[in-house]
Amino acid sequence: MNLKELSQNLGLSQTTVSRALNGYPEVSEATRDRVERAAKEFHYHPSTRAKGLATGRALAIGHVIPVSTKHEMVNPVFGDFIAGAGETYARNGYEMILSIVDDSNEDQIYRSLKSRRAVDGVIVHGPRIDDPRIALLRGLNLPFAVHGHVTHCDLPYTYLDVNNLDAFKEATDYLIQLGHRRIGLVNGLENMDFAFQRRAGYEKSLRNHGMQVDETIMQSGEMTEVNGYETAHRLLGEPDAPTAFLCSSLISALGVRRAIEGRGLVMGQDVSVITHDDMLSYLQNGNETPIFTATRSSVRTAGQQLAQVLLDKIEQPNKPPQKVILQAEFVVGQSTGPAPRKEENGL
Amino acid sequence: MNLKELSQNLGLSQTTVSRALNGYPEVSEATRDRVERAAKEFHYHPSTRAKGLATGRALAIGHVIPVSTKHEMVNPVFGDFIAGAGETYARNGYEMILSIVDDSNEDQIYRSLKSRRAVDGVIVHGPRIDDPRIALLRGLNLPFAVHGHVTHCDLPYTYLDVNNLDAFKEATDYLIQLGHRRIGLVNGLENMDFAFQRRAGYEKSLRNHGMQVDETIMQSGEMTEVNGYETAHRLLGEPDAPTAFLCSSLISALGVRRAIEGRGLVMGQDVSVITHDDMLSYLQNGNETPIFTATRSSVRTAGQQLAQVLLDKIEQPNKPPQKVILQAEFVVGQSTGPAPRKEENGL
DNA sequence: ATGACTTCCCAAAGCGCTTTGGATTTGCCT
DNA sequence: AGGCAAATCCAAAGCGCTTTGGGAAGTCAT
Repeated sequence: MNLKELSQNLGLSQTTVSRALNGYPEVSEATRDRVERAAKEFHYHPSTRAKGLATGRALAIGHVIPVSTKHEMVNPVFGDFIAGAGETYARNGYEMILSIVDDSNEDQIYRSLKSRRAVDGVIVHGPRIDDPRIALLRGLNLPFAVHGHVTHCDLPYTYLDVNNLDAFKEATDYLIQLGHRRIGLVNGLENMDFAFQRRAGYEKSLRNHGMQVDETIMQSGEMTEVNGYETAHRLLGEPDAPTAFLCSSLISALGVRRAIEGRGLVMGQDVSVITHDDMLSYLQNGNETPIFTATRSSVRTAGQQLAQVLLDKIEQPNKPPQKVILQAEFVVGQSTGPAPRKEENGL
Repeated sequence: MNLKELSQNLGLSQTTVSRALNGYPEVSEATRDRVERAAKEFHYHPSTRAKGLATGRALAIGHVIPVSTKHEMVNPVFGDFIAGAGETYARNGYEMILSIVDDSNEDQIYRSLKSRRAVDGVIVHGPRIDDPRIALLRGLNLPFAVHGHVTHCDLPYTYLDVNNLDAFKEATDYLIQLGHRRIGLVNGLENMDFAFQRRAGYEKSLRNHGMQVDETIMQSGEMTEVNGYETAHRLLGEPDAPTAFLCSSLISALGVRRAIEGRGLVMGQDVSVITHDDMLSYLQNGNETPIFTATRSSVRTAGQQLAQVLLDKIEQPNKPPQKVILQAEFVVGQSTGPAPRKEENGL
């Protein structure tokens, strides 16, 4: 069923039917009613492609997901983010187009999306500290919004980010208040902006308290369980072992916990752990009472919000870029406690 | 830059340019060369929408992701699957369109995708044992392929599935051979087809060995860490506690391990664990030597393959439905060992 | 040279929609 | 009754591409 058939069926012109369905005022309520009824009856939906051609708008947003060729990693955060964004799109009649692309030819994808007029805008995932995509997209004149932000970039652009620096500074402050002096950092890859910022927050807190930054108890890598385990296991075996860990991901925190328990220690007593928690639906941090003390911020909500910000931007291209910064919530769980006095630590 | 401009630029007709770019033989190699060079130079890409309108093909595949309203869960498997499928689409010039939809009005989405001609086909995610979508999609005459399959459905349709029954039967056999007689099952929601099949495999093995199926040591629920923990913790506290667990997900297996260790027991000695492992990129089961003994099958590879199967189906709609069944690999890790003799078990 | 093929290219129609610029009808006032 | 604005509706153009149905050169045997 297409417009032509529908209008013939109704004995009206295509113009009138189109106007009736799109809420234009030049059509009487009676006919509008009649048209809408018929459209529903025949399950009529206008062809996306024809509509797009005619209006010049794609009614679609592109998400370009870089899958690093080296690590073959899909960011676990991605599913929940997409779910959030998808809700916003559905509410606004937009479609979501996903492009999986290895990071080697990212800009090709953006260029192509633009010149094929496949999308009205894009969401940029996983920004790195010196990400070239900001400049690229501004150059292409393709509306975009970034999930996260780019430290080494002074250009104005629309983004939504968690205040990662504050979050990790606060977490470190908390551990220091508990008496911890050796705090290990199990971070993500520090060319990723979020990880860079978290490290900065961690270091800032240390310095504020007049403490040394010790590279030997800081690790930066993929945020896997195994990686969390290995890092913590190794550090806990060393002479001046950390009494606390700060993790960038609940998944690596699970590994850290395993290492702690593997050494016969008790998390929350012998060794404290704080993790960032993206509140992924399938990886909840306990139920009522959190297992891990955490800095938390829902990535799903972030998806909802950022999608909305981008749609606004597309509606009103001339407004200045919107910048949303979310403050992570700090929740105390069972994984933290006062630093053990030296002789108590069995190592 | 559009076709018209490009062709004017070259002093050729749109027809010729179009043909040159689409590899038709009616154009001399010399002009084809000239055209291709110019297209590259001007970053010309044909408009997706116009092309779609003209050809009647969308060059896009829809993925409809149900996010249950009740649980607000996004299947963790989803990211890796999409990454796999995306690779196939990219290679074949297809786009991926994602629709997030709460399961209450799923069929609306499929109808709409069809009548808007937004996609050439769809991938069905998360099939349930009596999933009505097979019948719906066949009725709509929209090509589709299912990730998983639908037990209670005799209609022919295209799908790719892991042989979940065999996998869990084999895993149970293995535990029984090790002397385990009380084997707990920590399963997914059993209205989901994969969980239903795994339970069936588990029960089949028990029955083959003349053992009783005991509902009290079987659990079906969301596959979260917390859920794994609580189930295992509870069961391990009961009189005739299981000496082994079978888990449907690495995530719940992590919870099971926590429960085991929380009771002062050693996984692989006091209590054995086997889990299914989807080989998610961010949740690897150890490195060289697996941590968990597991039935494993890469969901990413599944994505690649199923996407290809669907594209084939679209190319040749009249071929009979293709059915791909993958056999899970059984890998022995450190989480299994001989059943402890009664008096050794500290409970 | 003539005709018959090729080879290479083109004009125009059509895909399904929106939108411009009227045309027609109706209602109301004088 | 005449006139005018408001209320309805419509024909046709246009969005950027593909594809049909030729047409104009070029090639070759006769």
